Amino acid sequence: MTDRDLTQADTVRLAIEREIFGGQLAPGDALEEGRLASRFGVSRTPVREAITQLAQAGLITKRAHKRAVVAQLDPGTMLELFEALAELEGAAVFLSTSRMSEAEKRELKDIHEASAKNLRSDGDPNEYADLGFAFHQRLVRGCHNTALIDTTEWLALRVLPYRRFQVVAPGRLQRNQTDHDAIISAIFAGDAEAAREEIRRHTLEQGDALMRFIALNKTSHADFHPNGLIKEQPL
Amino acid sequence: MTDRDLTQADTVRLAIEREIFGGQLAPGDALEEGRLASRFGVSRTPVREAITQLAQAGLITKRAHKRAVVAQLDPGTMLELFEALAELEGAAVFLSTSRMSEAEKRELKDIHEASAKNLRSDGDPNEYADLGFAFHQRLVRGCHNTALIDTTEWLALRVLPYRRFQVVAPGRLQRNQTDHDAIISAIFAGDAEAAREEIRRHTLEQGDALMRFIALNKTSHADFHPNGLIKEQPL
DNA sequence: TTGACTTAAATTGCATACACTAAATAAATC
DNA sequence: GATTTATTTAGTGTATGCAATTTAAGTCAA
Repeated sequence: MTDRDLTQADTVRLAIEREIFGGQLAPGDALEEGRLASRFGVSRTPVREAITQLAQAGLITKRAHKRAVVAQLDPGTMLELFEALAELEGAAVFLSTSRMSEAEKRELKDIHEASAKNLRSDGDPNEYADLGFAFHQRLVRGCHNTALIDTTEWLALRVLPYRRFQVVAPGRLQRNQTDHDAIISAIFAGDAEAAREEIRRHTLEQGDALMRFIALNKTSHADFHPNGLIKEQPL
Repeated sequence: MTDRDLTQADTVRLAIEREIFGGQLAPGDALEEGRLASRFGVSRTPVREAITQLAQAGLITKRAHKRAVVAQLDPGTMLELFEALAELEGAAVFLSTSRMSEAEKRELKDIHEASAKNLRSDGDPNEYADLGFAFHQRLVRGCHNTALIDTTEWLALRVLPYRRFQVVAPGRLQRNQTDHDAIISAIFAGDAEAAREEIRRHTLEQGDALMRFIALNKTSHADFHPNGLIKEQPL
């Protein structure tokens, strides 16, 4: 779609995307075309185009004659999303097991070991989260099927705005690491079915934890917002 | 996104969609904003919006300052798409096996039997194709996970423009029916893993057949176009 | 004829203006 | 005072015009 030649609509879209992922725009926040236009120093036309694209991507919801709002996921939808994601990741990893090159497996293991090291030395939780993200990404990309990769990552994107509410309770971190361990083992053993099951359960549990946390700690979204990452909070 | 209140952009988008699925617009065809605008009796603005949405959905490709064209899939991409679709359908059916209600199973069986009847009596191939489509749809929707259903159907949509090149050679039809038979059996036996494998292989083969057919019968897309459904052509 | 180069036409990206919708506020009726 | 009906207002949807860019059509040399 974008081909080196960034149009203004693209620029605006990327900016809004960043603000959503970064938390400056939280789920439920309204996006008003006029304000965004003047904020970015462009007319409403490219802003509208950006919003249309983001709506199509599922990151914001839009109804005729009403303001667009950052997509807000109720617990039920969120659970469904994670279940679907678990299935997709499972499918991808099933293929990855037989398709990853030695170099890719090596890289995966490196990331995993960096995570372990971070965990042992009580390192930066943000770094651990990033490593976890990278782990999942390599795992999925190992299937070498662009359509499947894109679809999976597209789905993962939709829950990304909620990632900042991630619980990083010590117990969960260790559990996370153990899960990754099992996945790695299955892959290196060439057991595709086991690898699928491991990541399926893993992602499902991740979603479950996140959902329970959100459902527990809020009545409305305003409780989180504005800003301030919630971290190291026990479940 | 659209909420009973159809905006002009929506109308145009739906119209273009129909023309793509119907074959009036074939993969590779250029979409020119001005012409479409006057054709639909609106200004370029809603047409642009429609095109943006379709581009995001993957049905058309668009690069800055260049004309939008109906998405054209090379054999490699097409194969990947079908592989991904096979995995998604597999995942959905895996869940459907334990989640479909008795009524849903009954409906599935009804569709299957209608297909068999059509096949035995040498009925309308178009009707058979529609029944096949319905079969897959019910199968996927049985998982009761909106996110997974939407994702799967969204992927299926991308290969739909090529469905008109579907080979309906007698041999394949029978094979198709046998496959569906196996899927039904697995579901009624409650064997989720078997059901997954059956539909996985089934969809994969479908894609393979379609791809080989296209790769065989054409050098460029212009060979098909304009119009005229290709049917009953032996592979 | 073929190829590069130049120019003209077509087409996209964006800004602006206006129309229409829906919600918010004020006025009016009971 | 509560409820309904005007009226205002904020905000989206669409049309149109213009500048930038691409596509095509010519033009000319090899």
